[in-house]
Amino acid sequence: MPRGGARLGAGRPKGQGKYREPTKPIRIPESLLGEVIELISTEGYSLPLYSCAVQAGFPSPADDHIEGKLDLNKYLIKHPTATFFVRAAGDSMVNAGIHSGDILVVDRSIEAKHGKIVIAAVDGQLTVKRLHKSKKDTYLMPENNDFEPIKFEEDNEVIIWGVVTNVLHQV
Amino acid sequence: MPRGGARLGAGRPKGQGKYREPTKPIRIPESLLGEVIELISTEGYSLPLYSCAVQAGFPSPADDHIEGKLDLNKYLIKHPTATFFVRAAGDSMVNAGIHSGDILVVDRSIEAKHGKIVIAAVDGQLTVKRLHKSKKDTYLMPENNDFEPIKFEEDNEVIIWGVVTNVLHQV
DNA sequence: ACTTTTGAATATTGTACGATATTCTAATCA
DNA sequence: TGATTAGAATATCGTACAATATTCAAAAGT
Repeated sequence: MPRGGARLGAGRPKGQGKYREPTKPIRIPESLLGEVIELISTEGYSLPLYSCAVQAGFPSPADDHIEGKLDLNKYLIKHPTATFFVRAAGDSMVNAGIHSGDILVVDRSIEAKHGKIVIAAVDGQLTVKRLHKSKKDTYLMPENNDFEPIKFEEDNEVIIWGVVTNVLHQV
Repeated sequence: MPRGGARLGAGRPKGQGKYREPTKPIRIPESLLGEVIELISTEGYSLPLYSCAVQAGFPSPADDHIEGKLDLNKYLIKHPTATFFVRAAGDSMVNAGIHSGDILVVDRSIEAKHGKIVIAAVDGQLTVKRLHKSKKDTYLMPENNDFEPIKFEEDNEVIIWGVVTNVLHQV
């Protein structure tokens, strides 16, 4: 014996699925499957960015300071194929805000101009220094008085790997 | 007139596709489509991490310092749903390595214990300070002699938003 | 009149499948 | 004999579709 019948408004409502929104099937390389699944299960890594700036009116702690959403990878990595990280060691650059153990974001595609902080391999040893170019010479300058500048010479092999764009410091 | 015929080794070889590896179709929420497409087109954000540590033997600049692969989001964000960012303003924490304009990674799920650097809303104004708890009182301590500690009082409304885990500094 | 039952209606989801792309070799041609 | 070509073989890719999940309200029951 039939129950129900034709009627309006029946059926499963929209937005009741796992993600509360429509989905589209796309193909993912197997090596990235894990990363992608993690990304969608955390609903993306775009997290809110707040500002310390003074607000007019009567601020509520929840909403008034919001500056937008931020994805760390996009913010820190402008050239994914030319970027790598270096873990800093030593205190030669503390005055530039680089402490031992910090992770440095390094971009190979940025030109190593005078004044930039660079990662260089000096005789096979990695080091972080500020590049100082004068008309005559080029130096790798530490930013800590306890350390000595390194001069580019013929006999020491200096290779500049890239320019430091950001420092990630653990508090 | 037929040409070709049964034979071994015919057909398109494996690994000739867009991603040089097998793929699987999975469903992606539409709001994350862009992020996912960007992720797979850049082959992921896991970039190499090198170390400054001294190597034995004769190091080659390319390989010897490698420490592994690093995904910034995974490295910096332990609790995606409890994490947000704050752009620091002012110099009250320079001695803790926090400069004006730095992005702070803040985790709400970490307990704000004595000694931790926290984000607090003091009378509706966001501020970064080190939490100092004694038996009697609780203070928000700046890490710069030019600033004064803030005492937790009845009359000023202090809400601790979360604990700072990392500082992202632009050089 | 209220509760319960049942099938209709529709969104969602994983994956099977057709269409396409690519490469290889035997047959044909010069 | 070497170059060319047509078809065979197989991987790849987007998406259509079957199966599932979920909700709604008319009909039946109490």
